[in-house]
Amino acid sequence: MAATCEISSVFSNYFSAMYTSEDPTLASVPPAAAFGADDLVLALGSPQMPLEGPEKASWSGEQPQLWSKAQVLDWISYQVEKHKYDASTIDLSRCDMDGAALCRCAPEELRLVFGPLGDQLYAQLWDLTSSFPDELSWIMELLEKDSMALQEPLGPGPFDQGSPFAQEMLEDCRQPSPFYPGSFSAGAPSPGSSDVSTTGTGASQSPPASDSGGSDVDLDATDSKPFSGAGFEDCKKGDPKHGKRKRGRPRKLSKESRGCLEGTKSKHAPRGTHLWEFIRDILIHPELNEGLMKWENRQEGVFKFLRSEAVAQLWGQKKKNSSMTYEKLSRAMRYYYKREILERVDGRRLVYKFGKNSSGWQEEEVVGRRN
DNA sequence: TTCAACTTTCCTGATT
DNA sequence: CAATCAGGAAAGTTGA
Repeated sequence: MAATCEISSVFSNYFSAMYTSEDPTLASVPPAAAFGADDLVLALGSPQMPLEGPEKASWSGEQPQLWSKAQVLDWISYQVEKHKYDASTIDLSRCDMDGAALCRCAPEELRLVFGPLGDQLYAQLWDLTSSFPDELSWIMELLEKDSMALQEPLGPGPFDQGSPFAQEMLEDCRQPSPFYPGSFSAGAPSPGSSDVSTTGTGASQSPPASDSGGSDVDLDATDSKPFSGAGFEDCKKGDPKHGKRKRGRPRKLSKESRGCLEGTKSKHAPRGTHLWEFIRDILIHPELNEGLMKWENRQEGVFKFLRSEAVAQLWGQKKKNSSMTYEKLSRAMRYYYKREILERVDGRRLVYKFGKNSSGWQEEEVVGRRN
């Protein structure tokens, strides 16, 4: 049963990480344990720069959740070095944690331990975890093993706490569901690619099993705008309100400046995740988005943003774009009107409706795909 | 390298 | 007044 509880807590932590900011108490503070501060000092003394040189850092190429304490240290020291942060201000005793514990930390916790660097760490960590296509798969693997070994229903765990979706979620997990790791939104036929023909060919999108699916699985702590830290803000944009600027989208920051936003990850985030699919996936997985959006009329495909900025942040995370806002997201949404992927819902704020060129959101489709 | 599709960014103005 | 909506314009990203 211990394993069961552990897995339940893994889930719990995963979800608390998703919505951390909402309730910071959900995530546990990493153990302040008897840890040799010297270790960190040592590590800090010789930070590994994974992106440079032939030698890779111990942590690079491995999922953060699986990092050992040493790898966590390596990573922290790398970040400290990278951001020229004064390590002496860090509470070293609280750095004694493995990757799993690190991943469970809420932004505020990281801020508590690492000060302003906490936001950077959180962002980087998110980047790293989301760069692995199957970030839930490790949980699923555990689940699979667990259920095989125990052959008994999961007992009441943290996951049980008032989440009406827990059971459904677990059931889903046991099936080769298209919604879960590896093939998330790919489960849907991606009309954006084949059905949508109003503009152009509509070809070449959403290859099955591509990153596209990541959508919901990528959900993470956002509600409270996890990347709103001042330092991060500085990093992501300059000073936009300095007089008039030329119309249109300005050039992006140089690779160097972007370095502060990105950790190790492949450059080519495969195309495939379209905004509307992302939205749809959130909607059809209430267990993953509780409180972000809701159906106003499921039959008609009418939905509403409850926490517009949070959704925008999620989308931004998905696209590795921390400066995404609801305003920008909504602009993209409005472009869908022309293509009839979405339909206007006049007079209602934050309300949209799926159009005839969208699919995969109808209940029958969803149910069909789950079976 | 080029192109098309799609998204992002910024802007102005209107509406809620 | 702030948030949101609308939509033009132009540039960035990505896969083919």
